[in-house]
Amino acid sequence: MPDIKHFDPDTALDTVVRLFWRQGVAATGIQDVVTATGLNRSSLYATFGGKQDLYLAALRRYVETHSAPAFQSLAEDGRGLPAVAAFFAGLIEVRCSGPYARWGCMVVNAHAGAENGDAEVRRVLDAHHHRLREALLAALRTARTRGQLSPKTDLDAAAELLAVLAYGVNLRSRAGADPADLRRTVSAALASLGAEPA
Amino acid sequence: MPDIKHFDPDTALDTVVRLFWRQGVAATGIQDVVTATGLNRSSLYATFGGKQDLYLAALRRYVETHSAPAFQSLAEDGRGLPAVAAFFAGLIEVRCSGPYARWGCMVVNAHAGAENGDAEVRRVLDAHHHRLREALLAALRTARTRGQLSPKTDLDAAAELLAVLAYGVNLRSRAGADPADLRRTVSAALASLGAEPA
DNA sequence: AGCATCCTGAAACGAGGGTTCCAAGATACG
DNA sequence: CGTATCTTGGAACCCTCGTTTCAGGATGCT
Repeated sequence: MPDIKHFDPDTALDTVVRLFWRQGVAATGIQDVVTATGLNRSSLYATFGGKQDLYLAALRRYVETHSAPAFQSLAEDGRGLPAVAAFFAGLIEVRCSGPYARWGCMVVNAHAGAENGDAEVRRVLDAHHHRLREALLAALRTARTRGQLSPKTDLDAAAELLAVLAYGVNLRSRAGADPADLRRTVSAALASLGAEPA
Repeated sequence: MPDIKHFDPDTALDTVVRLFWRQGVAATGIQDVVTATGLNRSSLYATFGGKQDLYLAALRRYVETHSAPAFQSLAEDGRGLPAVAAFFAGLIEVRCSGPYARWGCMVVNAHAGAENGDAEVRRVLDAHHHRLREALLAALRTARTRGQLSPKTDLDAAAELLAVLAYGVNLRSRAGADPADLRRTVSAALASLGAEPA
């Protein structure tokens, strides 16, 4: 029977994710991938296909390993508005400090590049947006049952608002925005949703 | 005395703006610029320098010809919240229909690419953010004096919130977001700022 | 052990990247 | 009209890009 792979594709893909996430697709050459992963071109192409396929695989893996867990925590957190606040607090922390500081969100970055012309990439973007919206909506529904929201708040519109706000936070963080500013911004948004009449 | 340029640098730069705006820097080759402008390489390099200089010049021109006028209208509009609403309405219109539909905002796009590593690009990004924030702040101040805002609203935080929201709108528009959704989102944000106690 | 099967390494490919160079053309002055 | 000065056209530069190819090595079955 055949020989077997001498490496772990998922581990290699994680390395590729970090490359594309930080530098973008266009600025990352196959040579960079080869150097970073330690694989050679043959194994790369045999396992993942060409560059575009590799990017798509990396983007999907990013969503599953980075976005999805945060969305799930948000949706399953039973606290309502505090859950949303915690979600954004964690987001800002990851974006502004630690190993991924100033990398932004790979999905958000994909919106701006030429890679969004690809139909499959576009689908990943839309799916990501939908999942984020749903997680926020779940938290807002909890908030409503707990009486944390102004009665006039439209839940769907508020969820979309917070989702779009998250995109903006991700984007600005990549340009070096002050995390304190971002926190203040999110606080203002949450306060306006929960604002009870004086 | 010398020969004189056989073309108008500003006109050419406008063409370059459209290229970089739509496709991004990385996906646009010098050959594309040559073809689109009708100039040849010699004139290009003699007038603008290399590709990075050209991109920087295009980015600055984008800010002056596309962003700044909108910011100024917003800041000088005396209506308060309706001025902010009109700003976002115009933004969504330009982003989702007409000749620039689905191009997003060139400055927002620059946040996500590798081009933001350049210090001069970063400065343009920060300046753009500052000007947007100031224009929104001016409109919000007017809104306050007109009694259109909830008394608890922090003007600075609200301006930053709306600025970040605008980034998100620009970003999502590039991925094909439904303009009706975007309008609803903006309405929710403005409503939450102006929400008077029931 | 032999063999079919797959994986690995490294070189090579053609295409296109950004940039430079120089001869030829166009201009405005003396 | 001649000349100095700049612009223009187009070819050429070298380098890196993504991709392919193929000989050699490793594996697991009979």
